[in-house]
Amino acid sequence: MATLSTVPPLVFATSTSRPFPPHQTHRNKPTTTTTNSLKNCKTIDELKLFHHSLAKQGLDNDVSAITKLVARSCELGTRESLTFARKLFDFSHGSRFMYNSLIRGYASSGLCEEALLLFLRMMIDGVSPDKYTFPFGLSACAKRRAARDGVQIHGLVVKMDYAKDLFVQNSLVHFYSECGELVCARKVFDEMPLRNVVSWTSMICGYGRRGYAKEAVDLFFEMMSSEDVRPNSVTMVCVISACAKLEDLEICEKVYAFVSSSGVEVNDVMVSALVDMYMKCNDNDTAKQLFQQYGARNLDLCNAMASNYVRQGLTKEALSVLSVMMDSGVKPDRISMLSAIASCSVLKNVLLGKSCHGYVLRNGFESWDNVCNALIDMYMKCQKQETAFKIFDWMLNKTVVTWNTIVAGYIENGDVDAAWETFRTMPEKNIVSWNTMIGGLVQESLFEEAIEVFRSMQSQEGVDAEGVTVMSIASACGHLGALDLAKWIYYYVEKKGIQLDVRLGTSLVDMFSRCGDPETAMSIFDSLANRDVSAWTAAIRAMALSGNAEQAIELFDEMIEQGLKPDGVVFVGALTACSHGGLVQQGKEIFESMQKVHGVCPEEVHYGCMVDLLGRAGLLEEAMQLIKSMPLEPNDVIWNSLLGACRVQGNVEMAAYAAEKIQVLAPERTGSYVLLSNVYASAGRWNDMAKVRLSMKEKGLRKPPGTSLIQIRGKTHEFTSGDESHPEMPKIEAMLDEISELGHVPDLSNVLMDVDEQEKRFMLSRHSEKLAMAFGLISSNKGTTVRIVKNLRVCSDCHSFAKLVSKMYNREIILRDNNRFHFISQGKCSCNDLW
DNA sequence: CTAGGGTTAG
Repeated sequence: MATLSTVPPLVFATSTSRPFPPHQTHRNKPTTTTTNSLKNCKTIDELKLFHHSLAKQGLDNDVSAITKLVARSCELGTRESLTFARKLFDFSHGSRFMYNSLIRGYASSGLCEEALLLFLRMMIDGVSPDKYTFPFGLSACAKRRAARDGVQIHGLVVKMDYAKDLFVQNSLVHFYSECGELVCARKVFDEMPLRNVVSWTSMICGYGRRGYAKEAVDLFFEMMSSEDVRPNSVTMVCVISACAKLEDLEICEKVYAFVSSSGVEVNDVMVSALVDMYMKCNDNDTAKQLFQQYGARNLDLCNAMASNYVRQGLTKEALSVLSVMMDSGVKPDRISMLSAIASCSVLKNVLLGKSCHGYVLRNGFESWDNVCNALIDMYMKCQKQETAFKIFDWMLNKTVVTWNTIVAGYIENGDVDAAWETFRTMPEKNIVSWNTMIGGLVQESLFEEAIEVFRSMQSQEGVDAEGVTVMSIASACGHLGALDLAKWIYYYVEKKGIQLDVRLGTSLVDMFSRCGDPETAMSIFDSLANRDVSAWTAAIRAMALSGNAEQAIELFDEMIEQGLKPDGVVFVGALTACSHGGLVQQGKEIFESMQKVHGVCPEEVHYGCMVDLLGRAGLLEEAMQLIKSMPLEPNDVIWNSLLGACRVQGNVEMAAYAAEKIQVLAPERTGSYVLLSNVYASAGRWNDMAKVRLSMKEKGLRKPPGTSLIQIRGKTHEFTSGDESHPEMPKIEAMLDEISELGHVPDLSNVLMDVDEQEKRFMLSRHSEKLAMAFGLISSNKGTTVRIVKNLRVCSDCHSFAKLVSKMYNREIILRDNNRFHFISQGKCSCNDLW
């Protein structure tokens, strides 16, 4: 190693204890010594000492020396060095070069307002900007997205005749792209007579960063084919990051093949971008290969891997990447900590989370608001709200993300009221705030409220929804079965030009099928490109729910033909279709094929479907055999299927057996008691029925009240069994009386109360679906369809009541219960009276 | 002088 005495100028880079070797105080060679020494100044203290020595030499008024010192201070780019440079600048006669140095320093260290103010002062001072000033100024505007300032500078560029300068043009392209004005950027780009690699890179990057990944990649290939310009590593990084956003492995591989063959130098930044690209395409193997090849000691590369692992939900892998990195002696930075804290949040590992918090504090990362937000998120998700709020209160610059984190945290813990209160009072909202709140309400089954919030988002705040927003709202709408709203949502998506990708499309298919409009559901499904298994499942479910079992099975076969690998969920759809349609043979075949052909292990729910299928077809013994032969322990869902089948088939003994099993496995499940008492009632075994009722009472179980929903002119009306509070009640009662005079014979076995016959008749006539039906008849136009959604299974009396109504009033009635749809018209129901 | 990856909330 060189000693201090042999290489004097190095003294500033390595030590501040002996700032100046004695021979440099000689006045005869000031310029060379200053230039050489300045280049080696790497801290503000060294610069100040340097200035001190200039003063000693009487050189502190030397314009050339001070200019160079200012330039070097600006290059360092720290707040302190910039302040120091500014002081020197203010004391001296600012040359154009000095202005440029400072504007550049401000811009590159993020003090963009300062940069622009100085730009302005420069002109006021009568120093005209030159071809160097414009790129610096535009760069500041780009960073701050200061569109207005940038446009003014553009005007100045034209006026002062700098518009032909290549560097200025490149800066304009960059500025316009960063501000999202891609049309303007492209205009400048297109009008350039000569373009260099930076011009192309700026344009490509502009497209990529503003969400036009496809255009970015296309432009790259255009550059390759049409121009005499070769890409460099910066160009490649831009293209690679655009590919990452495309999530299209084929294009990624094409680009990677290019990288390997082009001879472009592969640097650290590029490897990070490549790893990120492969992981965004979920090709972790290739990413790991690159990781091995280029070294795990690269902090940025590890950060890219960790953050992607977190995104994929592989939190353990994320933590392991970081710990391997630490083992090799690389210290995690604040970006590493974001992944580490997020992992703790997902894993609900508050212990590790706390130690991350400690590391954050020891390294001063707590001044970064995104680190604090991650910590708040972690503590909220780990149910340490007090700690979360301590950080929240301590934070000086809370952003909208901070507030959103709190709202999401409350929702995660099921505290909708607190979430709402925070949401209502937070100082600023963005689309994520709305999505969080709406999604939370849907998650808590507060569908009406979710739709209400969605409405006020548009009407009062004028905020446009995103695909994610619509997916939540579609789910709420599907639960409510509100077809008019569903149609409006679909219209909204088209009108606002919201991209109808597979995920959104699937949720719309589901929505329409749950609203009893299978035709629209299928037309949306047909229009979808790149259908995945979930999309097919939604379509199959739509057909199954509406009683089109054959079509559902056709869809299932078509999906297999197209080479998609079925999962457990799609088998539920297919088997449900068979069950509802009475397709016993197909159902058996599909069930058999699950394991043998497709390698999908049947779960409880699939056995439940089979029990249901066999039971409905009257094959109760076979269903029982299947249960006994199960490799899994039969759960309450399976016994409930059997119980349901027993009710339909009137098998009292087996029903009692199944109900007994359920009461052991899931004592809180009220439905089984109700079903069993139904079975007894139908068989006329009133004593047994009374026993069931009594045991329910003893256990403090109550049948949840039947509730039916109906939408009339956009408003949801809710009817609860026996509830007479609806304002139109007199008219509804008159309607009910009118119908009963048409010859409806009540089936009193549906009343599970121990009351006299007259009382039973009355209670039966006040079932929620009857109230809703009567209300539907009186408040909608003749001939229109009446759509009702019920929370429980429809009772047999209401079912025959609906059939009568459909015939006598010439109305289609679409009744959705908690199990399936009943499309009722002209006295017939799509369920063939089996449900 | 101009262009670049990994960054918290749903």
